[in-house]
Amino acid sequence: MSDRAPSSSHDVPDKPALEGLEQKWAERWERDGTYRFDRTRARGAVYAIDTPPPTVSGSLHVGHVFSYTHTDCIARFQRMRGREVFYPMGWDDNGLPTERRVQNYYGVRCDPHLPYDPAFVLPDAASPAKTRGEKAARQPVSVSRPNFIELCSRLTAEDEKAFEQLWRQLGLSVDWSMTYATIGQRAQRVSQLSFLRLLQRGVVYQVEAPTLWDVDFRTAVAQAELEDREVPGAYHRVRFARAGGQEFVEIDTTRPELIPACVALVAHPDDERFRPLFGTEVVTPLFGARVPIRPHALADPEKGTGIAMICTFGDVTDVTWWRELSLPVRAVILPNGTFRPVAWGSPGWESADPARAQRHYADLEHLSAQKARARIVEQLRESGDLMGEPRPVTHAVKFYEKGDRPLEIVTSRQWFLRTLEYREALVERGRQLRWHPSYMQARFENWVNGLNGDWCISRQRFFGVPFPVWYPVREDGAIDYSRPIVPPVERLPVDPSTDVPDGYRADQRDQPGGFAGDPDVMDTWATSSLTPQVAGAEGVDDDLFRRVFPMDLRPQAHDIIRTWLFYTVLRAHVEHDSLPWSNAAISGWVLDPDRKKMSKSKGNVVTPMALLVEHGSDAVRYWAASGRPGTDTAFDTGQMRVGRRLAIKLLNASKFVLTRCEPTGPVTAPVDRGLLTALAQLVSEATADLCDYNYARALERTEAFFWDFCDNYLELVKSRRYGDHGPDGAASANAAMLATLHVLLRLFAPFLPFVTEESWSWWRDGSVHRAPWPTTTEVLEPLGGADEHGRRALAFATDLLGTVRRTKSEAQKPLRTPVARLVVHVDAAGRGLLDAVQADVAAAGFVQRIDAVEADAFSAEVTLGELPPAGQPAQ
RNA sequence: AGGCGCGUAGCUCAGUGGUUAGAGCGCCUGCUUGACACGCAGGAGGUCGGUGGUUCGACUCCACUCGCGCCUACCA
Repeated sequence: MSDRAPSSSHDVPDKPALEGLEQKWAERWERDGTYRFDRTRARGAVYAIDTPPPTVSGSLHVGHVFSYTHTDCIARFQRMRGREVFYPMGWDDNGLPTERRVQNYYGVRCDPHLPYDPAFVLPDAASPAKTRGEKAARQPVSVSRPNFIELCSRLTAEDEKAFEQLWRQLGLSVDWSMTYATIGQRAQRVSQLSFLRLLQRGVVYQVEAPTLWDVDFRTAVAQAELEDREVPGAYHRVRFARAGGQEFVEIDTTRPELIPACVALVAHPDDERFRPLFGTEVVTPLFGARVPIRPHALADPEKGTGIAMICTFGDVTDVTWWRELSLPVRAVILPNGTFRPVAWGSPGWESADPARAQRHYADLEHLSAQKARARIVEQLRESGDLMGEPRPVTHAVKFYEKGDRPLEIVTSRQWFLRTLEYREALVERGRQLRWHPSYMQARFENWVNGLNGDWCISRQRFFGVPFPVWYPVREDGAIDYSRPIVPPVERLPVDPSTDVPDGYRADQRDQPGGFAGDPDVMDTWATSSLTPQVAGAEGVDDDLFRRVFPMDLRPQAHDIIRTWLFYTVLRAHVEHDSLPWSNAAISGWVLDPDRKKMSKSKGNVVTPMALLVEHGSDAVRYWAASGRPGTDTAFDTGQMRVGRRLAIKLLNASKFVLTRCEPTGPVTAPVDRGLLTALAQLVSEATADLCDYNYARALERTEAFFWDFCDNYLELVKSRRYGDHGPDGAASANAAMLATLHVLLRLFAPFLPFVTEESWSWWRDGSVHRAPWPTTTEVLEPLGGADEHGRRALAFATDLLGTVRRTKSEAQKPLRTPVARLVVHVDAAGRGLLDAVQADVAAAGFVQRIDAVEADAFSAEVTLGELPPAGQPAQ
């Protein structure tokens, strides 16, 4: 690109305006490939960003605009600094949110047992249900898993278009030829490849064990997806008869419905009250099962009666007790959350009175936990085993974050990825990572140290990456999970529910002697934790991958440090023995004016597109970029208005600088040299801020400089630059103004990409976004170095002009009011400064005469009015 | 209960071991100055959450404390 020298014939519009700039430049950037990634560049020259793939089944909200703007500011800065920026966009279309949206949108339900129907058409000519009534009235249509997945893909493709349009309007400098989807073929291949590698190394394993389970979604969930919710409950004091029959042990429980699942009582080993009972047995009320009383350090003497009932399984502590005390299993809750049928008296369900146990249990069968609880309380009351009345409490209960009912613990076969054994190594990885802001590292460490199990990566869902595994079916029809059949890597990705393993025929599916596909899909995070590998196309385009991995930046919000960030670090650690990126920039949330997190559920979301249209993209970006890293920021249209004014001001100031900017020449005037000296410092500080990911501070500094430049410097030199004081003074002023504009447009470019590009286009070739980032050398070289005298001169002139303006303002006179006389009290040094600036001050302040008076302290007196005719004293 | 963060002008937020603590918005008062009324100039407004301590000097460092937010833990 040729750096066209500024000339007096610029294409400056008469009335510069913001309207239409977004479309104009978005199209132009696309046409010119301004943000195209040059994949011939070596790793060292590349700056790679692990862009968060937004969930396409949700809608974009202001929070997205906020945080993606931050990343874009960094991307644009790095690009201008000469790094080749790898800035792809991903779409997160994997997982439950998409499933739910597809179910509702098309009125279908996935039935994995149905065969694929290649000729499938939607019942209502593919029209989504229009109204709520229509939706409710229509029975969901059952479709096969492949058909269901096709519908998911169809809907997400539409969503992605809308997202891309918004991002372009916002001005994200993404290379739109490099997008990926978390359910796309590449993501599936990368995920399955990684899975098979880890399976071979034993880092992933399969086990049948008690697992956190959501009874509505009927799937396992991981620790990271839990959240506690305060819900009302009640303590029920229940008595267990000791073996003799006359003495009782009382326990407190909030889940009396699990008494049939009780396998032991437990108390603290040092608790004197219960020590004599350890090793003895009690009988469960209603069901007459004999259970031991055992000691365990986790039992809290302060809670309840100090002795607790262990059930299989009421909570995660039950699992610990059950495991560590080697207790038997008496599971009562089915995957759908209801009580399963049980034959009392059969092995494992022994009872002192099987008929009575059966009678009581029959009432509970097929009930949900909540209903069973009410029923059993009645039974306990009748039997006299309920001591007093239930005492209501509010307590924290674990929920799946997307779920509506408390989690249960259900025994099932699941895939796990080893996590616990890497805990210390992961803490160390967290310390190697550069966090912005730095304190976010504590959250990571906090989470890693609190891990209490391996990562359950299998989900009993449909729309996700399937496990690339089949199992032999034995001659007796049982599935042999111990000998999984895996495909060769060339076949990946595979869907074992439709694909057939090598050496088998399709008709052997689920047949004795045949094979069965693994029915589960991976946790969405199991794919999302590979975004660097997916975006970099590991195993698909390894040349690209080597140029971008490990990446430079992971931008994301703080609420998913424990999931996305943590899992990504884990995967890179186990597979690449490295960090996935060197920096993590953590953005805050957007809060509504009531300081609550903005979210769809609260109904306080503003549509981003409407915002961009109303205020202009640069204005919205200005607001976003003002939010400091990691800090929650209030949604504030006032800030957007400020941003809009800034953008307009930039256009107008550019117009002023570029109109009649001849002649130019050496920068000789002290005020002009002072401006450039201050500008050099701004460049230095803003650059350091941006290098440190402190975009907000860089913007703040640049903005403050710019307003000062407009309000003081430009006013001071206006007259001179038009030639009122001769050609040399004009040349100096014009050269300084042009140099400053040239720098300011580039300093603002990462934040306000549209107006800066517009102004740049009036007098420069190429895109400002590919122009080199300004340097202090570039600014100071024509001066022969920093000019501190000039700097003081500019400050002094600004000060004097301020005094003159204040006097007029206080006198409520127009600023054009002439000043008959300005008396300036200065010391010797001040005298030198005054000489340097007085012509500019006089012109800008309409001062007719300036007199210097020698004094120790500076002061100035302003006399308004016309200078009296010659010959008369001024006073 | 532990961890992290925050508490500065009516609002949104900067700030730093050192002279009278800053910006923008809002408010008030003026002003159509040869880029801009989507503008310009000016003004009022704060004992920097509280208490102690270190220091010649604290909004800044330390301790304690209060309030708010988030993360983690808390189901007997």
